[in-house]
Amino acid sequence: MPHLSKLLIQTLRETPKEAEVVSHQLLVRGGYIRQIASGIYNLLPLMWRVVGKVNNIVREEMDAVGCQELLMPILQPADLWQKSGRWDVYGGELMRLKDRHDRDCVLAPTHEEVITDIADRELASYKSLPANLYQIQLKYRDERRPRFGLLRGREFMMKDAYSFHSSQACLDREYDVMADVYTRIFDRCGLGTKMVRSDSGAIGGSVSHEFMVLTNIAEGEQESGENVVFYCDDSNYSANADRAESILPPAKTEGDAGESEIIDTPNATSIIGLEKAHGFEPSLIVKTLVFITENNQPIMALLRGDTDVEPIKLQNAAQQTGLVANDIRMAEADEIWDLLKTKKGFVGPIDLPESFTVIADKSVMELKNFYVAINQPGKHRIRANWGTDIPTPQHVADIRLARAGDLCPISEPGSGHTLKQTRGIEVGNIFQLGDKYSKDMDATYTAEDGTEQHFIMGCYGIGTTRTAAAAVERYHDKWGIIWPMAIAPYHAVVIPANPSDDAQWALAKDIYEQLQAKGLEVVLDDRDERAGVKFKDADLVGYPIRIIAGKKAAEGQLECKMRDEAKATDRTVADTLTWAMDQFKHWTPVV
RNA sequence: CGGGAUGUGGCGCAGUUUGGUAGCGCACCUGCUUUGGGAGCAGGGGGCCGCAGGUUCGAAUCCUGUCAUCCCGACCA
Repeated sequence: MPHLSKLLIQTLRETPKEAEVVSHQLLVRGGYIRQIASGIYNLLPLMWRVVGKVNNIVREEMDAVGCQELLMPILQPADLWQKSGRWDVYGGELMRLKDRHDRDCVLAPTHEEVITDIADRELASYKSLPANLYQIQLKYRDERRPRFGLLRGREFMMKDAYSFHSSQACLDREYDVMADVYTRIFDRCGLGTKMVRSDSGAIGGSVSHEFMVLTNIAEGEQESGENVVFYCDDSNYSANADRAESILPPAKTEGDAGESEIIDTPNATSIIGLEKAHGFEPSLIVKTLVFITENNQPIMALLRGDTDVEPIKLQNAAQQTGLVANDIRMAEADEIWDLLKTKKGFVGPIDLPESFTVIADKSVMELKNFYVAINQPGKHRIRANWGTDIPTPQHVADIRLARAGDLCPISEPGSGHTLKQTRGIEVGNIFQLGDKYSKDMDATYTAEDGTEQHFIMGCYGIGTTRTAAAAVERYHDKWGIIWPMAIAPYHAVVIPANPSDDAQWALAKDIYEQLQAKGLEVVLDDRDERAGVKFKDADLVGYPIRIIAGKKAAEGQLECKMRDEAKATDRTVADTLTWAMDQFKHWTPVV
């Protein structure tokens, strides 16, 4: 029945002003989605077809390796979350509500609590292990700032899988299986992904990887990949910026190593300022930043002047020292004054109140005869050294943001392999959770020796709505979307160019019905519109195959073109049939 | 949560400075003409101007409050 005149596809000529990124703009313009509130969208029939295709690919691949699909409730009682402890630690992103009896509930952002509860009840024996259970359904996160359309909504669709094991070795095997499955899933969706090491964040656990769709940014478009990825082509190293390590070139040393002294540096409150006004070499400056934890504990971070702090790394390092630091922020100028009686720009790691935790990046510890501020406005110490002029920091960690051009951390020293930087959209991730949740919630099975053991767990997520949006982000041109065949809402569109031409009509209907009989998902643009309107809509909506019954219709010739091709080719009906089916079966992404 | 901006038919906007009861383009409906890259003409339907107070003879316009949306930052399985 797919006659376009009957389908709910309302394209817009102009972009609603709130749509900022390409995928959001094109999905709204193409009649795929409509916003109903901040971060909440209607998925119109076209979009639901696309998401359904992503979901089906996910389902097929998961089932193929023995995972079992189930469905858990979105609405959950708070007590499960209190039991795991996440009721208190999850923070504002957890969508909380009360029912009519005033009982606390949550709309689930993820399902570790419920699945662990299921495992505890249903997986009683080691004989049931390993098991991998998954579902595909909506998730809720009360993002502080939803944006980028479907890329970061408050409601989104996700495939979440959880595996249960009796040993770490068994989890390791499953983890590798899932990594393969994920690569296959995204390949089938037409999306090349990069698997990168990542920080495991609030979900806990140790080992984790993210799957990134790398985005190429066209001229004048907003950057949409939210994650920065560092990678090395030679060693195959790749990691999210919140995790990436690198080897810095050594600091530039300066000739005369005279006595350390304090000099006047008025108005020089930045690294650049110090370099310009006083000739300080940035890599020899100790950059000092003050952060505050949620419990108002001050942290002082020390970095080389030519590098930047990576907040996630700093947060992890702070937790290592025993601080409660789930939510750190930079200190305001007045807080710095209260703590150190100095101005921003002259903060230094000396004469600190007891409350301070000092964490130095590894690279700063190697500095000799460095420049450093000393909590005296308008002054810096030069040719300073640890231990003699400045107290040696309490804690040393990697808290530095890697830079493109830094040396690869796993390549042979001296190989000269450097890191490159790109942006990516995180469409999936895999975690080794270990026994974090099974211990917190006391979920156990009976082992071979009759003892009660906590499950070893893994979890594996794919944002399926985000994956669909990432595909648009990755494959589009100025006219519209260029869907990968596997997730296109329809494979082909047939357009009679002139609706009042009987020969065109007849030919269009003929090829439309034959393609449909072959199993292709086709729409017939039977609308009483001019040719230009139908062409524009076809480009915008992004059907991979376009077939036009036009001027040569009377001779039985159709114009055939793939969405990403510039020119059409004339074919007979029979040739069009084989051509279209061939394109359908052997489609490969343009990359 | 801090900073900035914007709310006027489905979408994009004008009107607000200087108060007089709402307009344009697209979309939608009808008719005619047109028919290869978002057609033309004619006619038509649709808006408590985000909401609530206030000032005023009179408020889209001025004042106060409030809500919503977006951007930057912070933050983020």
